[in-house]
Amino acid sequence: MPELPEVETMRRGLAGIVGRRVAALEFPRSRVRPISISPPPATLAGRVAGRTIAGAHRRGKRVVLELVTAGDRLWLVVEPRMTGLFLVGDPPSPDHVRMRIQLAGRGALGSVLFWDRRGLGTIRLLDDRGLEAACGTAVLGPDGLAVTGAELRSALGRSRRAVKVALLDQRAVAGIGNIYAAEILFRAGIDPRTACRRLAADLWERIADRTRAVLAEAVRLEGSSIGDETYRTADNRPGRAQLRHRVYGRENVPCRDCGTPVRRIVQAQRSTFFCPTCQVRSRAARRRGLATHARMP
DNA sequence: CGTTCAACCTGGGCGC
DNA sequence: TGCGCCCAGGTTGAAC
Repeated sequence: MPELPEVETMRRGLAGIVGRRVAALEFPRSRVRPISISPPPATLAGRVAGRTIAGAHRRGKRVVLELVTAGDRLWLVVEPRMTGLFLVGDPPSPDHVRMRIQLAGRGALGSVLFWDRRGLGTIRLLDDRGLEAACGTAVLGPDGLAVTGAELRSALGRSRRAVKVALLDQRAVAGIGNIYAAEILFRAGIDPRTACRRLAADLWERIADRTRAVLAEAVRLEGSSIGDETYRTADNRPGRAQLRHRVYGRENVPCRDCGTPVRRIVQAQRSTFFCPTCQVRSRAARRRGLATHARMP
């Protein structure tokens, strides 16, 4: 589920807890298998209780809570992976509540939950060095909301990988996932199977531009809620970015721009959706496609 | 360097 | 109803 726009929406949904003190961290047990928590729950809870939440940050697709106490700072790094999310109210199912942050004192919020149905998410408590190792520039590239064409070209321009697969590489650019990779390439008019090294140099600027635009729009619309609508905002509303999807999840549906049925293929064991007419590889056809999209972005 | 596959999990949807 | 299969927003490590 959560790609950059969904995680950014989670982060914003946690703005209200910044400045509050943690009374207790709880890791409820249930019938489902526990998620990965490091250090072990009891130890983690002991280290965090009493600290103040000094910030709610995002690094790529991770939520990072800054936890301070006199002379000391720790980072709670939460990776929602496929179905994790933060909630300020009741969870869809109590069995999948993975962590409860009990807040001290009086305020609008008494607690915040991390909920994760599939349980692929992870929670880590790290010091400054650990944060650098887990979220530093060796692991995560420039943020998708700010990435430039030069950065993309430098990271991927010589790669033989298909451009769609490469855009999912978090070291190249942080935050793009399967939904938005498809949407970005549709808006750029580029065939997802194109090898990076075959892309004309100036197309990286175009991809970067569409990356920033698609992700920013999705943040504005509070992320994509699709399928079983697992994803919700922290106050339990669905996102609206799915209403703008041009290709993702639309196999055989006529392309909104040209009417050609959207195709689904598999790349690196993941579905890729694209319009075989609007997104093209050949130089001449690409010119045509770009001209089309230049008129209707 | 790059690709492929399996694994980590739960649950919804579909065909029979 | 039930069973079996396929699918899902992510990431990692092993094998080739």
